[in-house]
Amino acid sequence: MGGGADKPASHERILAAVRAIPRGQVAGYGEVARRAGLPGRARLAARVLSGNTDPTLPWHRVLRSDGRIAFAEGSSGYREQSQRLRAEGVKVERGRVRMPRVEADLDAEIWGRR
DNA sequence: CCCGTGACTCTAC
DNA sequence: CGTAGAGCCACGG
Repeated sequence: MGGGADKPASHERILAAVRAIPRGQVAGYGEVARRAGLPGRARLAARVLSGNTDPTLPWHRVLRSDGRIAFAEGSSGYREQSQRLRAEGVKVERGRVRMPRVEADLDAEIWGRR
């Protein structure tokens, strides 16, 4: 058996990771890929989203690592994403969203933030 | 097989 | 906080 085609599986995992993002929250491409079990495949995540056809997929919750929208400012995708995010209560300023770094979260976990 | 392109990321300045 | 350069992965020509 050998199957071969493991690419579709990766795509599915990426999509699952995106669907797993709670409403009102956001995640980076790299973060999504990592959650999908595909570390270092941030670009793959972006490619999957670019080719996604599922209208129920919360693709708008996926941003760059910096919290910046991946689309070019002024483009339709950029506007749609920012609008969708705002509709969920996410604050989008200057095409960017407050992206809490995992590192900071770990710091809080270790040092005990309050 | 080489090259260009892209909804990316990290480091350095 | 901003830009610039190099790295990386997947794909089509």
